[in-house]
Amino acid sequence: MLDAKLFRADLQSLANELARRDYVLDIDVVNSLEDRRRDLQTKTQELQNQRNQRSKEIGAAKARGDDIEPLLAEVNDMGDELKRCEHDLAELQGKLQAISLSVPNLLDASVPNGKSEDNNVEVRKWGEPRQFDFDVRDHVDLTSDLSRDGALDFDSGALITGSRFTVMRNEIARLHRALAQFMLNLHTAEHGYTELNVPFIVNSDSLTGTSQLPKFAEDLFALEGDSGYYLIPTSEVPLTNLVRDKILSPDDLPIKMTAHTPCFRSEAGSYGKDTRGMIRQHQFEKVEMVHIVHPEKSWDALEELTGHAEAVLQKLELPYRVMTLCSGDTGFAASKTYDIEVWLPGQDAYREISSCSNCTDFQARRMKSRFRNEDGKTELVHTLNGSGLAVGRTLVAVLENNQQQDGSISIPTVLQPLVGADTILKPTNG
RNA sequence: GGAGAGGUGGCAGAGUGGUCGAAUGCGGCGGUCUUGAAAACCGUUGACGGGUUAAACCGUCCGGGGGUUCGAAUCCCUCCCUCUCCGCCA
Repeated sequence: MLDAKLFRADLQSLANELARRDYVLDIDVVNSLEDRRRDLQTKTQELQNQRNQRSKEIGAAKARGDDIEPLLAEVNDMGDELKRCEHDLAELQGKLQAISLSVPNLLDASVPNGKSEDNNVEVRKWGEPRQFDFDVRDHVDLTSDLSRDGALDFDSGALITGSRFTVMRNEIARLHRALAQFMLNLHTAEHGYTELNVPFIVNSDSLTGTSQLPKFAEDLFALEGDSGYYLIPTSEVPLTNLVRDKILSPDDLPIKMTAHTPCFRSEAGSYGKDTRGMIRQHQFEKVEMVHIVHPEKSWDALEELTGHAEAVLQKLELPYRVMTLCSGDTGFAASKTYDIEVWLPGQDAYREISSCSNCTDFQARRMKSRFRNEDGKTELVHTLNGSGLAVGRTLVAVLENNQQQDGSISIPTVLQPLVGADTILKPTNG
């Protein structure tokens, strides 16, 4: 949510700014609603003031023991108009609120203009894609042989649930678990994060706070019944909302949290996309990093956060590149986003494995997350989030990058203690 | 699932229809004292919106929503949450 003052001042430049995202702000509608709101609010407050005055007079008269009947008669018919004004005002404010909840965050000046991911800009590259002297297989071909020791079992996922669900067995399941462990250990031991274990089900206030609602409800899995609960699409939601409706002390900042959770996404509108393998699933696991910071520190924090995600890939010896998302590809709440794309030999391409965003005060304003600043005034914090990393996609990357000619997978050194082996998926016979 | 008790400012905790946005304590901030600090004492200290150069000033907010009333923290309805006891249970 943007500062309401922006909707009252220079609407045209706000509209121009939002146009970078192809978001069309209807200036006339906002203007007319704002005008009516201002008039009605003034009038309502005047009437409220009158009512308060009269009520106090009656109270005082009664305390003195005077006859209050004449005063009561005088004040009798005031209520209707006030009620009407209050009702109309609430309705107007509801409309303005709905608009402001649907407006995306302002982009940082450093974000390049562009329509789609094709216009994202490479910031840096790390590692060299490995040259293979045999035919490269993708993670599906590498793991779908059920006769072998470990497997990615897509058929069973479809059997027990449906499409875009996967069952992992044996060594693959263990490698997956090892990856999540490794990431958590790294972030807590070396990057200064507090580890949290949070609910995987959240209420709509939390989803509104981080801005998945009201606009992106169709991306979520909602629970049946009248609880109003949803499965989390990312642990960004529970982690960030820990500071909802809070006034923090400056000493509390920065807050750096990490958690390993499943993520549930309906993937509405992605029917033909990434249907092969476990790149795009309805359920996947992710180690998330969230920063709650002083507003002046958030841009430094974005670099730091991105570096923490990169550190995971470097220790796993996986080649990647860092991209600045262009204006058209940057998410709703973000002012600026770095995507980290890992090299996938099976796709002969870099694919997103982490997304690190500075949401500035956008989520904080929705959540009313503030701190008491140097002057003793309340001020909105800035929030950041990033994947550190998507575990399933990291699994894919390890499998594809570390494959051997015989179909086995060599395990990165840092994972070997957790996996308990230096090679998995060894052929059982010749 | 059943019974009961509660939800009030950063925290604790009074307040049961009329200057109550709310006593008091803690914490925070400023000061006195002190070489400095602590203690003690004095003062100050809610959030949000409108308004102003700044103030004054006005409005809203006592878990959420609705109602009664000239007037609601206080009464009524409803939902949510917390605690205690019982039952069930990983």
